[in-house]
Amino acid sequence: MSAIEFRDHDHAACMRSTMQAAEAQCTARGLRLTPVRRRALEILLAEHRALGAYDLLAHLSAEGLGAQPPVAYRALDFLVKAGLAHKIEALNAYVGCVHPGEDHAPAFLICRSCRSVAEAETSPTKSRLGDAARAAGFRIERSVVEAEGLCPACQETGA
Amino acid sequence: MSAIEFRDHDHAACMRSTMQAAEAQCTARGLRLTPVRRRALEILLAEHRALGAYDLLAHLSAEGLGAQPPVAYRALDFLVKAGLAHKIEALNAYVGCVHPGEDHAPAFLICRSCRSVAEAETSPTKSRLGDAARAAGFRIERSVVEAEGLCPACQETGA
DNA sequence: AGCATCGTTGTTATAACATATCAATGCCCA
DNA sequence: TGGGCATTGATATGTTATAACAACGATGCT
Repeated sequence: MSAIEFRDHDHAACMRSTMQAAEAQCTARGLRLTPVRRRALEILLAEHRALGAYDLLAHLSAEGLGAQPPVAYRALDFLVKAGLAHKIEALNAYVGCVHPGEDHAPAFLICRSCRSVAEAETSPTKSRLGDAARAAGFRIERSVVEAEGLCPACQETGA
Repeated sequence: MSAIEFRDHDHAACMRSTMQAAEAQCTARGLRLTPVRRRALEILLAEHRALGAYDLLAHLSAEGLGAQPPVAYRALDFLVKAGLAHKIEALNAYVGCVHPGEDHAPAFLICRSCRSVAEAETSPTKSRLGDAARAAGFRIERSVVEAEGLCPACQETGA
């Protein structure tokens, strides 16, 4: 791991509070944060960067939590549907959500060198794309906004 | 195929002019639009929707233009690098560019039902994401902006 | 308690997407 | 005319993702 949300922060506290928020979400909505799912989320959050499904699977199986691809994909599906994690389409990889609960149209800044990911907000309807959609009569259901580049740390090290 | 750039238009003329623009681009920049590459672009443009690499390969091999995955991927790499086609990350699929040459930060409206794709323009630096990037000291190199939903035609047919 | 239901997990197999590698060909130009 | 380089052909493999079905387990009902 390297850049963390692109700057240092109290990562342990960050994880704790995010996990608490995630649990609150699940309780409130009647979702079951089972051991595999909980651990998957912890692993994603511990990294603060995009992890492939098979990377996640490696972590899980090292802990005896399942050894086959569906284990990882099912956990990821659950987390993504619950808004506790996001898929980074440009990398075919997954990242834990640092502010679960809030209704989300996330946008991402993705470092191509260390794969760290920072999350921002968008409002697809207010962008030029939203204008184009309205003009065309297109109904937007989901938006993917991802910017790839170099995070501050990787710019310095000349990655 | 169904919705075409989300409305009817003279598709044959559209393809002809786009192919001419593509050729002009290649000539001007010293790129070689070989038979496989040219045909790949024609196939993408003929559809006006996202086509998987293996879908493209099926078309190509039906015409005796190569039977192995690298044939399709190499043609697609060339077209994407030359700005003559784009990859739709959310679908792992490819679409012909309808206005090659212009310097591109494309954004897409993608119908999840018929996979038709309309192309718009963005300016990543002027969006809220651009603001977030500047604030974080992040250097954007490439942006992916894709909106999934239903095109007008598929809304009507209740897809 | 008995038992039906439904979501979750375990497991096997396979589908879909993508690339590494190396040999052969053909184009351009010195 | 032959050296260099981009392109193509072909084999193999790597990576990402899902289908399908059996087994387990919590919940709720009577």
